[in-house]
Amino acid sequence: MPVVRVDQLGDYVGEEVVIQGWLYNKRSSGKIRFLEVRDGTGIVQAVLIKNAVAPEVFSAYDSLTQESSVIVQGQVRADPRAPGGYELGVSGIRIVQVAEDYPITPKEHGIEFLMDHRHLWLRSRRQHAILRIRSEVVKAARDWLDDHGFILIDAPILTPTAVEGTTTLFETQYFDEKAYLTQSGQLYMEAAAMAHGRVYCFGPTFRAEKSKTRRHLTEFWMLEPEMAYADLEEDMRVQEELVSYIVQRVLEKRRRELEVLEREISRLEKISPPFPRLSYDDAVELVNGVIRARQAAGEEAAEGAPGREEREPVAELLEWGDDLGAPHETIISNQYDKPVFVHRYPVQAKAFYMKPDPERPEVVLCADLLAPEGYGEIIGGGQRIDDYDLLRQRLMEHGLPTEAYEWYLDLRRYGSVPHAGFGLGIERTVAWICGLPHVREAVPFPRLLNRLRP
RNA sequence: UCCUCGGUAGCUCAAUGGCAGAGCGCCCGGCUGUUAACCGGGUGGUUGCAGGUUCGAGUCCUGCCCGAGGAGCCA
Repeated sequence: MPVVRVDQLGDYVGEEVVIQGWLYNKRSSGKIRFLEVRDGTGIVQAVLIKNAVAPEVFSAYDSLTQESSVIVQGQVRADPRAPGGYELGVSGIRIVQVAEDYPITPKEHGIEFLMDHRHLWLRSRRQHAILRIRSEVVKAARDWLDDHGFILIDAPILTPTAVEGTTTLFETQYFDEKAYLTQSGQLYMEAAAMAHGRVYCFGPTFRAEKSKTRRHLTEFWMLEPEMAYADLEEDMRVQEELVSYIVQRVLEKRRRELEVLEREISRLEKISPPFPRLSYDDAVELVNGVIRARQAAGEEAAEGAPGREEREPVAELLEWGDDLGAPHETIISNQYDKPVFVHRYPVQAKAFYMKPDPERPEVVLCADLLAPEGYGEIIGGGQRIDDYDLLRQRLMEHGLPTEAYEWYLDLRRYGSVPHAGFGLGIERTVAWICGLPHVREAVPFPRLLNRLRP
């Protein structure tokens, strides 16, 4: 008798099969009883009819509790009344283990409770769908890069210094000296790109920032490609091709999961190259225009309608040189139905390694990619400084210890070339594609301010 | 670190300063096509912690703890 996975039941209509799984839920109407059995690939309804099964099989229903592990044998049949279209006419049940009172009942729960039970929450329909999409996002990204001449190079996680020197790092003891959990593999990828041309790393990164928003984790996964002999234009072209491919692959392979999440699929279908490009200068003008218009409208509306809706966060007017805040990014991304590049930020708003635009030294050749629907920055990237003297000067301007960066400066001593790269945040990308309210659901076991367990 | 909101049964929530309640879960019973099934009965409380005001505090005041949303910073 074949052991079959729920997602393949359609191939076994009329046959007697075995499903190995867990009881998701059960319902009864007296002499007919229903078991919802999940096996990791899907959920199937198993039907017990009193006059059609052995008494001990029929009564097994009574001892089965939610999430008990169970092996069910029965005949597969198509039935429009069954969720998923197929059901199992049960002939035998083997209870593997009777679960104790399962904490997550088929009702609503608060986020703290669910996060405390994350190890069990993973079994629920929504969380199951999200992590399958995450798996596809990672696989699609790696497939695209592998097919376009990129080599996977793993970056270290324990590092002696900050990469960017700005954000707070997690400190740890490394024998006799202090070490830090990496915040980016980029510097190492620059070294690897000089060896292999096009490379990428994929792994966890750590930020000890006390950020408490729907877009932040203290441990998150980042995909960081780096390309020798590439400029900002090439960098953006690769980004839009890669992101579009990821979205299209999810639409192709994980449509069912998107439906479980009730994601608006038409919004994702629009994601294809090219993405709009907005200079920082134009972005500031656009944002300030929207804010001024809103202020004007707000003053009028305030008189008659005290309870007017505020969907977008409150944003302050920008002055040239300010970095874009989250509310500004939301204003920008809401103007487009595709991700949008904002490029050429002021030098002072960006990291030390960003290459100045030769035509306008007050801006750097960088670009952030903002996801639609207010999901914020999913990519940050740009062209790196390839001139030795300028890089050394920038390190000093930023107060960074040049000794620690000698190896990085070596890359500009020995065969320096124009090069560019970017970092793609996996959780933000998954949250956007899935339409999640918070990135904490886009990773199996989130690490947040105030959450280290489970 | 700052701003806003919250903490009552295992869970989600209700309760003018005046007898702490409902739904779900769980237990018992009923139902031959259920879809978070439904119906009847039962079970379930240190109202986050410590003080204070009051005849009387879940409710008002002070401090603390915890959580959520947002800001800054970033992917």
